[in-house]
Amino acid sequence: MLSHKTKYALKALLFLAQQEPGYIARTIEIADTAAIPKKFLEQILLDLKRAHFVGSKQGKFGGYYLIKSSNEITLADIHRLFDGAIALLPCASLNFYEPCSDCKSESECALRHGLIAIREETLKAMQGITIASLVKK
Amino acid sequence: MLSHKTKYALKALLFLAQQEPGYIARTIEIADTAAIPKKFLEQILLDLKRAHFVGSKQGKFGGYYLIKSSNEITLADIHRLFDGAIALLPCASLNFYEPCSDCKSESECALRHGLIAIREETLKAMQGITIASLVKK
DNA sequence: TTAAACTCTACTATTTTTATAGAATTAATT
DNA sequence: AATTAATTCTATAAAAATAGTAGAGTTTAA
Repeated sequence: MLSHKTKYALKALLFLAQQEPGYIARTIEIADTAAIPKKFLEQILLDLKRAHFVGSKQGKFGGYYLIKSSNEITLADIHRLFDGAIALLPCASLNFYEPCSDCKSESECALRHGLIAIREETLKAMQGITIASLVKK
Repeated sequence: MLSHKTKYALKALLFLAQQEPGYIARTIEIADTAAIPKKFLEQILLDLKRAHFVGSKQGKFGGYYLIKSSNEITLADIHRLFDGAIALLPCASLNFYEPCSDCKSESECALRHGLIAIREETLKAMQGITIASLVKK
């Protein structure tokens, strides 16, 4: 399941993608429209900024705007940023790989191969969902 | 990501699937082999029993054994039992459906349709992974 | 009767998630 | 220069979920 953080991030990006090009949206505006606690959203937007999905303008009349094309931002990207690995176990992950601590002797984790197959399918599906594709619906 | 509980359940089922037909495995035996805390495993086996994946024999020389064929126990089944929904949000779930509290007015959750597509793909993949298929590796 | 196992409920500790608070900084306007 | 309105940053707190433990009770075989 997605955390609230990831869900909020997607909703915020969705909001930004629906604005006129050049429009700068204030946090409070996004928060109200998308029903996200404002202070929580501040952190999320900051994270999205540090990950170069959005840009910001400080000071009066400041706010946030997309800096990546909405069809280049995938569900997989946002999931990884806030919820981490797509894979079901660290030993099956591409970006968050860690060996299993409890699966040493049994000729590699018995689950690993199956979980890698799942990750491949899920990742493919999640890379197919973009902010742009969600706006179209 | 899978919880430890789900991972342990899969490892326990894997162990049971690898025993001779009719063999009754003690909890401590499974715990030691699969590196699972014994008291934690007790709860898990009890849950697996209540969900009719395994059977048990009480008393001395008692233990657990599979009552479902290992190719009829899928990753999706075990995930749902311990970690709940396969879908990324409750509003996109088949078995754990709940409407989004924060997506009332905006003509249904903007995320929903995309997340249903993900769930369909992931579920298909997870139903393809069975305890039997994991044993074969 | 004893030993060895599962059964059951309650509890605790830890970690993660979900926020909230408030001061600092930046920039536009008056 | 002062004011206003916004982002930025760090710390903290509250709540929920996860992971694990304890111990008494029940069942069965020998």
